[in-house]
This record gives sequence, C-alpha cells and structure tokens, in this order.
Amino acid sequence: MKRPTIADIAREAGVSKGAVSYALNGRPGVSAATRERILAVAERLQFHADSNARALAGAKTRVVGLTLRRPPSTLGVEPFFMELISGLELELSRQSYALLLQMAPGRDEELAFYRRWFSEGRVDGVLVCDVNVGDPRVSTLQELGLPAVVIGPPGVSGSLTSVWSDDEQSMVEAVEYLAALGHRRIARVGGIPQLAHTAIRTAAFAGVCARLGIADAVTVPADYTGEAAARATRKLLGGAHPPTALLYDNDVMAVAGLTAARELGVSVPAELSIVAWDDSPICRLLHPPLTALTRDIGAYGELAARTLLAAIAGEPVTSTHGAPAHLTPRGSTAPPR
Amino acid sequence: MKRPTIADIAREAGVSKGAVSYALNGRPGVSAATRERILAVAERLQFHADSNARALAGAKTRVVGLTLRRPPSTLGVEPFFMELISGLELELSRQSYALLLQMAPGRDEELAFYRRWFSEGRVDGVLVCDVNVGDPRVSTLQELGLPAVVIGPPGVSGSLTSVWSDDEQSMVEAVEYLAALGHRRIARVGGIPQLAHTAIRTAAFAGVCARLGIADAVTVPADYTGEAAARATRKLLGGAHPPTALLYDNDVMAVAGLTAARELGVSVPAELSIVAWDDSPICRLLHPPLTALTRDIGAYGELAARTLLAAIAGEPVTSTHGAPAHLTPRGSTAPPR
DNA sequence: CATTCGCCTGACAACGGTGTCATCCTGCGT
DNA sequence: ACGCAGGATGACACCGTTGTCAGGCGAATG
Repeated sequence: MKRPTIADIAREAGVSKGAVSYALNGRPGVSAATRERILAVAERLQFHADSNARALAGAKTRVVGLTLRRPPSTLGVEPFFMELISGLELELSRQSYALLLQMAPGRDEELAFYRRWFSEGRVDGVLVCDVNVGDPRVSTLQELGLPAVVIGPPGVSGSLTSVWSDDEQSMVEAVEYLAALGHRRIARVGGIPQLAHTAIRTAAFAGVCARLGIADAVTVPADYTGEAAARATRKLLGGAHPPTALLYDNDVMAVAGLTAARELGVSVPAELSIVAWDDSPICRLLHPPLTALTRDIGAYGELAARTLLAAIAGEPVTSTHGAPAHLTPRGSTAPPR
Repeated sequence: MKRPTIADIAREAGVSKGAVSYALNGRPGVSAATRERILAVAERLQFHADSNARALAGAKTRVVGLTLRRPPSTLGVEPFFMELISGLELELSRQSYALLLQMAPGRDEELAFYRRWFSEGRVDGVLVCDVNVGDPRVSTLQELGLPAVVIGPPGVSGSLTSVWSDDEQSMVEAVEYLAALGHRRIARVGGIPQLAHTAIRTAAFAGVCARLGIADAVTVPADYTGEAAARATRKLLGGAHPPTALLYDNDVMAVAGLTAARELGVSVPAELSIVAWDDSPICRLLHPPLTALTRDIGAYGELAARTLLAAIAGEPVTSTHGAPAHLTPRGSTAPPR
C-alpha cells in the first residue's frame, strides 16, 4: 500500500483537505465531532503527514542535530556520550523530536555539518558538545541564527545558551575530601587541554590546592584514552616526590591508572588513592572499586534537550547548571601512609 | 542572511533554474564550462539544496534510521553500540548520508518509529539491531517495502538482507581453546535469551561441548548487565561441581564475573578461566587482562551501512558475514588445576 | 545557404503539505 | 420570517526542488 496523503483522509472522512489540516494541527475552524472523526480515520489509515512537505510549507522539521568529534576509540569506551544521548532522546521523544547524529573526523568537518544542516533545512536546532576555547562553532551558529544549546561551560558559549554542571564545585569537593584524608601531594591526569571544561577543572584544581596549601599540584594533560593515562601515571609515580592521590578526568583513564599503578607495584589505596571524574558501572566492578565524582549524565541530556526545544519554540531560555557531580567514596581512596 | 535557493544561484550565474538543477545533479544538458561556473557560484554562496524540497520532489532524503531498545544503563556501558554507530557513520558520511537515531523504551514503540519514519518519508532506509526470534519488525518492514538491513544473524531476517558474524565458528574456536587447555567443566553466562544471536550462540555452545564430550555445559541466561552476570557467576561457582572456565556473552558481564569470582575467593586464572565475547580497552586494562573474542565491530557497521546504501540505490544485495570474532588469549585463561 | 546538433531558456506541472479567503450551508435566536 | 454565527467548503497561492518539453540561438557541417 502506498502512503496516504491528507487528500485520502479527506475523501475517506468525507470532508475537505482544509478541514483535515485544521483537525490534525489542533487549530480552530472545525467542530469537535468532525475533528474526532477525522482523527479516527487518520489513525485507522496509519496516517502521518509527510515531514518533508510539512517542513517545506514552513512547519518545523522536528529534528535536532548533534555532532561528535572524539575518535571512535574513545567514544566507544566512554559511557558519557551514550548516557548523554540516552538522556537527550528521553526528552526529545517526549516532544516527538528525533536526533540526527553525525560523527565528524575533525573540527572543520564538524562545522561544515552544522552549516549544511542549516542550509539544507534539515534541523530545527542543534546541540554542541566538547566546546573548546574560541570554538568557531559558537560564532558560526550565532551568526546563522540557528537555535543551539551548548553542552558545556557557559564561559565559552558566547550568546548561545549552555547547559553544564558546576565543575569547580565538584573539584573543590574532591580535593577537600582527599585533603581531609590527609593527602598533601595530589596530582591530576586531565582531559584534552583545549576543551573548555578541562580548562575550568584545571583552574579549579590549581585554585583549591593553593587554598589548602597543597604544593605543586600538577595537572598532566592526557586525551581520555587509557594509554595516555597509563603513561601519565607512570611519569607521575616515577618522579622524586610521587603523589599520594591521583585524580583522573574520566573513568577510562582512572581504570588505566589503577592498572598502571599496580604494574609499578604501587598498591591502591594503601600507597595511592584514586578518584575518577564521572562514574560508571565499571568503577563499581573494579577491585578496589573506584571513588568517583558521580553525576546524572542522562539528566544533563534531558535538560539540554528541554532547553533546546524551548528555544526552538521561541521561548526565552537562559543558561543553566544541572546538579553538580558529587563524590561517591569507595575503596580506591584512603588516608596516605 | 537568508538561505539561497536555486533561483538565486541561477540569477547570480546568469543561467536558468533548469540549468542549475542539471549542473548540481551531474546530469547532461549543460556544458562543462557552464557547469563549472554554476558550481563555483553555488560554492561561493554556500548553497545546499533544501533537503525537504528535494525529498518532496522525489529525490532521496539521504537519511537512514536506527532505533536502539536496550535500557540506557546497558547502552552506556557497552562499547558495542557506540563502536557500531562509529562504523555506520564512517560509511554513511562517505556517501553523505546522515543517521537518525532513536532510543525506544519497548518493542512496540520501536516498531512504531519505523512505521512513522516510513509514512513521514523521513528516511530512505533503516537498520535493525537486536533482532529476536519472530521479531515483528522484520515482517513489518518487509510489507512496507522500506529498504532495511538487519544487523544480526540471517536466520531471523526473513527476506531482509542481514549482516552479521559467524558466531558459531567463534564459539567453536573459544570452546576448543578452553578444551585444549584441559578444561572439562565449562559454563556460559549468556545474553538476553530472546535475541536471535543469543539463541545461535547457545546452540553452538551446546553443540561443540557435546562434540568434545564436555558434560553439562550449561548456559545461564542474563541480560548483559554486570549485576545479572555477578548473580549468575555466584550461582555457578557455588554449585556442587563448579566450572573451571566461564564464557560471558559480553565484556561488561565478564568484568563483573571476574569481580564476583574474586569476592568468592576464586582466583583467576588459577582456579577459573574467563573468556569475554567482544573485546574492548577495558578487557586489556583489567588485572588479569581478559581473554576475549575480538571482532572489528566498526567494520560490521561499515558493512551494514554499505549494504543498506546499495539496497537503497536499487542494487541487488545479499546477506553477508563479516569477519568472525577470533580469540585473543590473555591472562584470564590458563589450564585448570 | 540550409541543415543539424548541442546548449540553453522559459514555462509549467508535479510533490504534499500549510494557510488564506470568499462563500455556502446549517441551525439558532429573535 | 429574518438575520446571524459558526462549521465546512472548494479554490488557490506558496514553500523549493525535480523533471519535462517546446523552442531559440549559435556554431559546425553538408
């Protein structure tokens, strides 16, 4: 069977095309009884208006776009993105929006996708992840006037709305916890330095360590992969004054760090405490289970989607912070010897 | 600035709308020189044809759809889907196709999405994951006539094209390896029993064990989550004749199994060998690193995408097997005591 | 010089909706 | 009986493409 059109519905229900359009879009101009009848016919024939025709006539496409730029190797392992997408979808589905997903090999391609989506009229709005300082996507999206929500810290989102957590607060919580345990030598294996939220965490880490009188609180940059984290860990533990506590910017790196420490004969948590930023089932399954900064990533996704849809609907929106990550102490942290 | 249309391009290039359409779509009827000039103008004005208008006029939407039905908790942890999506995207991008992603809470919703996408004219074709025996999506897609590729075993894909690995072959390889090490009591913690590939693995496991004279080779069903796997592991190891080797249907369960065994005081690999189906960086990072059945999931994605696009293009396609998973022996397997 | 051919034009009909408008039915109240 | 309101109608323009088709124009060919 071929797809029904509003003309088919109209004929079947014995009304005009105009009446069908009114009925389907919930606009006045048709009586409750007729509306009911039309909707029943549409239901029976499994009718759904062609989205292309609809969009062409000025209505919304009911699609939002998202590009991801991390290398596939990282993407696969890190639960973050899948959880984020799950959250996004939850809210998008509620408002019958769909998600157009695109992996981009590089910065330029990513920007090009947003441009294309705009000029092809494919999406009503977009989400932006992994923003770095001076990100060209921000300025481009601003000038295109395409509704957009940045999933990242507000500092770099320009006039675009942003949704993020207060990373500084979480960093303070984690470092104060380690300090309270008695740690005086704390180091950090950070994420990709260009990313805006990495910069914020780095500054927050340096700030709180200085306040607590923790000297040479160094951040070693890495790229979220296990390999880089293992290298960084070996370097840190092999130094003259090795840290007694290590903070990793994601769970994959923390797992790799734990393994690297063990290979060096450094026992966790007796000789080294480990904290992971972002929790996942894997953190719980390890031995010892990892102390982690837990946040509801899915909830961020929902919030971001809700914000974007509000912006698309023309409602005024403001940048918001979701609930910050909080510390979940587990077996990988203990007082230093 | 508003979006340019072909009329703008035509005016700018001093030609007619028809000529522009010819030039952009690479069809004859326009000289090389003029085509060049038109393309240059389009490039300069950042022109991309409105996809809605295009699709409405009978062209392709250049979008394919995919729904995922696993609970968000599983999705986040398991690298499989992200790797699959990465692979899909790689091929889709090459042919400038985009991916419409939708998470569905249940079976019915998933089916409804495919129906809607079809009747709204949103996609040129769809991919189907996690097929179970007698899956209603298969028959529905068949009768709709929407191009579709099943990412799963061919047995249940009906007349739809399928792309999968030869799980039986991999199962034989894994069990023969364990048997060669000297294991005589081997059990398996399986995936969701309703899924078609789980059934195939279960049958293959039983088959090869029978052939090798391995008695009561039991499969305990689980659901890919760490919790279920830990329960299953405890149950198996607490029995009268505990197995000396355990095979897990995914990496998350294998990690949980390793932890559960350790909690019970069972050392790996001395007292228990563990094999994970599907490899991931986490398997390598654990202690001991997990022996795994490794396959290039991204390559499956690419293959599936390529097959679907060929089907959309009207080329004849046949179900294919990608490279099967092969065993990567690591520290979690050893001869039994 | 007439013919053919290739390139291009300009106009128009789809595609399937949205939105507007004048108009024609009803049934209702006065 | 008359007017009036609201429901519903049919007709139409519009969105930005694709695709088709008759015809004009210039250059190469006979």
